[in-house]
Amino acid sequence: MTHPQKTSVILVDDHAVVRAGYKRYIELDERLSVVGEASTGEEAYALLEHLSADVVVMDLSMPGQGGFESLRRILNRYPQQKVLIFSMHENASIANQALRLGAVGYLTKSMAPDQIIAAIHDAMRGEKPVAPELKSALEELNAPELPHHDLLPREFEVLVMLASGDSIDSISTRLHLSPKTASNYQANIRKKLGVSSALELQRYAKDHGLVS
Amino acid sequence: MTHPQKTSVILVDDHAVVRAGYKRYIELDERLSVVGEASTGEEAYALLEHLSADVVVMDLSMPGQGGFESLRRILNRYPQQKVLIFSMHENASIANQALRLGAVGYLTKSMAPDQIIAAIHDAMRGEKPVAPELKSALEELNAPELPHHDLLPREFEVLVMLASGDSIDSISTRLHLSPKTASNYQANIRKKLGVSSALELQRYAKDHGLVS
DNA sequence: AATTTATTTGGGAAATCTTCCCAAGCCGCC
DNA sequence: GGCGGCTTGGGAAGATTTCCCAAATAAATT
Repeated sequence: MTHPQKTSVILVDDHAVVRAGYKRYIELDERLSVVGEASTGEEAYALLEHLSADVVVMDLSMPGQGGFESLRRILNRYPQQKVLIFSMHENASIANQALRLGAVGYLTKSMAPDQIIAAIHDAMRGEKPVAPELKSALEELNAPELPHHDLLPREFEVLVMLASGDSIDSISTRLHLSPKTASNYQANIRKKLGVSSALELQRYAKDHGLVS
Repeated sequence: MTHPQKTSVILVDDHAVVRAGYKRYIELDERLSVVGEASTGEEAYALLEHLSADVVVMDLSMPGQGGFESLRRILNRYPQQKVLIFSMHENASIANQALRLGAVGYLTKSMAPDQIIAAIHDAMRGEKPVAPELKSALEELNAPELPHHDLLPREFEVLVMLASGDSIDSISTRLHLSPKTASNYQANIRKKLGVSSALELQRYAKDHGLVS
């Protein structure tokens, strides 16, 4: 223990082969040490009860109801935990959701290995590392002048349901509205967003991270 | 060269970290040797001009217009090349497309490492290894009694356009049909497939690999 | 407290789209 | 020639969407 304190890392990824590759890279850095591995979000959650680590590096796309849910649960239980998402999706809206949920950073698998190492150190320093390819898209995504920012609250709610594939009827039922009203919302939403079909509306919602 | 001939492998994956992991696993097997690596489909294609290998193990999701196009081009130029797809998508319709294009097998990144090694040997033996999780879904996908198999040719054509987000009007224009006819096709398609909205129809098409 | 202002809710009426039924034209096949 | 399947679209009924508008409610401001 004459070394300065190492940064401890837990790796979460459902592909054993992939984990092995990461681990090797990470441990090439003397200041880092992988203290645990998990292959699902649930496993990672359980692991954290017995083992603490400075940083959890986690893939998002995993079996068993996904990385988002796991991220949510982990941060709910351990609000201080630094979680770095390390996903293959170079998709700003996915990154946006993860960061809103409280991830300290969002990296992509196409980043160079040494950038990833650097990002772990950045996170320890209190920064919020984000994959450079996504930076500008992320800013754009949070820009206040996007069309859907002037939807009324209720319109927004209906939008999300529409984009998830719900029909006007099921929406009106679930929201205790007349089909007429739901339909009116749809028309207003479409006009505000400038789309003209259900598919375009879904695309809009997906592109802007409103639905997965 | 007193050894029996080794099986040579080229690895194609856009993530350097991931490639490193695979390479290590593969070379744990004495009978295998990784003779080349590429990070994009284009690179792999170029590499094959200078270097031949028994098996190309390739990820599908790569930058620069994707794995499918690369697979197509490689097989067009080298029809005998054994290409094993090694994708993270446990999606039968993607696997189906790849196999139709001529890949000798479809593996997923969630398979155990030794299954992957085994699959490479299987491929050398002339078999067509497929990820076990996908086997049944693949059979289902090619079953002749799927709803969309009794669409008329024209209906099928319209289905694909609808599922890609085209409107009735743009379809009728592009196909030189009356909007009435296009609309009639839509009604027939929906009835035959048992869906009732544009989004359900798109989902059907995606699930069955009719559109990406 | 009184008055705006924004939001939620839905009706009426017209326009548009969808559905269902049906028929004519076309092509290939026995 | 006749039969069967495919393509094409009309007619009419029904459903949905759009557009306009208004009442009820909640929130914000003075």
